[in-house]
Amino acid sequence: MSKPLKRSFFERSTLEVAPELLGKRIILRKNKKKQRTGVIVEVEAYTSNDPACHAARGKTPRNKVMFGQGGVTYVYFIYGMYYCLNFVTEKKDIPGAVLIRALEVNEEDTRIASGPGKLCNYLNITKEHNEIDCCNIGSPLIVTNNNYRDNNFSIVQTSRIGISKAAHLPWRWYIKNNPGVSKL
DNA sequence: TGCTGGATTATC
DNA sequence: ATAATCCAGCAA
Repeated sequence: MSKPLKRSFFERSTLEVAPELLGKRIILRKNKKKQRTGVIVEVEAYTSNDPACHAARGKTPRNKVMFGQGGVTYVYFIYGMYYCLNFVTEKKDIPGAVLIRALEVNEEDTRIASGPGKLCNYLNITKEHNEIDCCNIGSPLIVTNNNYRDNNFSIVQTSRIGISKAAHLPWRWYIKNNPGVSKL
């Protein structure tokens, strides 16, 4: 049984946490026996005072989880057909989150989780998975350390995808040359 | 109550 | 380049 990352990992600056999530493993438990996993290979950071962040204009029913403690999921529905998975960062009352954009998975189709909507489909993540505390042992959704490529990989930092506000900020990170990354 | 745009994706 | 598809947030 793998140990979940501690709350102290998540309750730091969003811009520190985001690249450190690369190479970590997401484990989604369906029941006692079945689970699905993938290694995070692409992330984006969304912070307070960031015009592209859902929390930029204050607390609302949808984004309130971002104002809570770190290590909790923020899952939202977008474009009428996709879900996106985030992990809340920063301490309580400071909004922030990291969008998980792509996973490397052990499947024949290496690009089956190569995008924020695609990885939620792959893991069967829906609105039911919003506001899950990932720091508890026994949580249905956790993030763990692993020895992904002995943690020797190059990280590319660039601008975020699919946003119209603050599009110039270089708050997207991905693992160089990884086939699961959503876009170059 | 009505309107607009969206942290996407597959397909044309 | 665009359709698919629905809902959060805001205006009135």
